Amino acid sequence: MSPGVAGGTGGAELSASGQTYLKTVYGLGEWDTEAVTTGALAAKLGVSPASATAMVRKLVERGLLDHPPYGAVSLTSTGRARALGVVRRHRLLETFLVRELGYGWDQVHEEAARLEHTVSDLFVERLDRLLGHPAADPHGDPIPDAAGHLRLPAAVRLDRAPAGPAVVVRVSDANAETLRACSAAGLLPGATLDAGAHPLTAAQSAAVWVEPQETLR
Amino acid sequence: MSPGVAGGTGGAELSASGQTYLKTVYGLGEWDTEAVTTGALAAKLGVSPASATAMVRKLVERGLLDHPPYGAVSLTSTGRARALGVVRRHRLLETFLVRELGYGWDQVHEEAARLEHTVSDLFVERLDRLLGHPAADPHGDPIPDAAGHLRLPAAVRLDRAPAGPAVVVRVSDANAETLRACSAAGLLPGATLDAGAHPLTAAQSAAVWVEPQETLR
DNA sequence: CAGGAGTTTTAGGCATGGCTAAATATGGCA
DNA sequence: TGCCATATTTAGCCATGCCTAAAACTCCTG
Ligand SMILES: [Mn+2]
Ligand SMILES: [Mn+2]
Ligand SMILES: [Mn+2]
Ligand SMILES: [Mn+2]
Repeated sequence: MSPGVAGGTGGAELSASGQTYLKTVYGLGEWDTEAVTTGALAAKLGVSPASATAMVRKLVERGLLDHPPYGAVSLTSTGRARALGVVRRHRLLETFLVRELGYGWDQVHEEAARLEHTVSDLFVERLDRLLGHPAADPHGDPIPDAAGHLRLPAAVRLDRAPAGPAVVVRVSDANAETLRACSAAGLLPGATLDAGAHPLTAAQSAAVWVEPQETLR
Repeated sequence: MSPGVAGGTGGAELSASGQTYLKTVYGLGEWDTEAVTTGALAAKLGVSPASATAMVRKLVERGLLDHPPYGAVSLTSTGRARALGVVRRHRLLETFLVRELGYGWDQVHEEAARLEHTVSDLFVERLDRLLGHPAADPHGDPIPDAAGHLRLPAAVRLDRAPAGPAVVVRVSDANAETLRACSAAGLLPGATLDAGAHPLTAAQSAAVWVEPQETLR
């Protein structure tokens, strides 16, 4: 019996685990800029450092990652394309779950993380059409188009933002508790923060990305 | 990293393969009544007889199947409940793919067979609501309710049906080619066959189940 | 009612993707 | 500049779910 993984676009079959590693390498560098090490991957994925090293080696052999020994992991251009395909699936699925199935934005991440490896290309393109080609997911993360293009808003983390008015651009969906705190505080993408005041903890405010607004003069 | 399988209702986790075996044991006995042997399972699933024997043994140990040595495989009551849960997921997913995503009825089976192991209980119940609690999938197969109840229409295979008018009740979705031949011939569930005439091959007509109509006198 | 064809189970492997424990490399600090 | 804490890789295992080949069983046929 074949494993329950849909092929995705281009290249040879890639396991669900392989897809998750690529997506995670991309995700760790999307908003923040810190070196992606095998240790960081292991921590994010909840596997041992040894397991991350082993999988990274396989993905290097397949030409999807670069990895100087003891150095930082990075995507090759084909690896980046594959990663963006997984990201596209993930974010379209999250959008579907919220808009069509009535999920809360704090309920979608895990479901999408499973489905992203299972739906076919046809499914994804039909979903995209049904949803009207959305530009961002419920958390404000941009959805790559079918060709893998996306533009990332210039934004700063709320805990490092200058005082003054700002617009919420994105909230990380990594922690459901944080998402609930944000919606309770009205901090949804598009919301305006008047003076930078909010009731979030320091850790929670590190999950919120805002675009500071020039003050009118 | 955990395997991409959603738990489903009740009992300990069951792998996607395990779920497929249970579903297949159920399916082989749903419309036809032939003994389900490890060999029949192997043939249906495209695995070796040895593999089927091994998996059946595991499912017997978990209390989901009965299997006298060299005898027929059958579902225990808890095995049947688990199987019906998988069948419910499969058929609701097929209905969704046709009704909401515009798939053809010959395109849905494989996609649903992957997704049925990945969607959560919440997803399934939301889908059921979205679709208005459908009673049958696009092929006429009944959809068990959340409690695992379903009623099977009394029907006979078209190649064994008496001459005379009949209503198409169900077409097996096992073969996409057959489904295309049936829709080309207008043999969709609910269609009326006037005198039993149709352009199907013998093998194809064995996939169609009809309810003979009493003639008016 | 014995033989044998066909079916089923057992035995022994393999690939994948995890794990722990041990070895090795790095890089900051004394 | 050398040492050591920390990070990373290597080595050796394990579980799952497949495989092929061989052994064992069933049951039809002559
Ligand atoms: Mn997400
Ligand atoms: Mn998201
Ligand atoms: Mn089907
Ligand atoms: Mn069906």
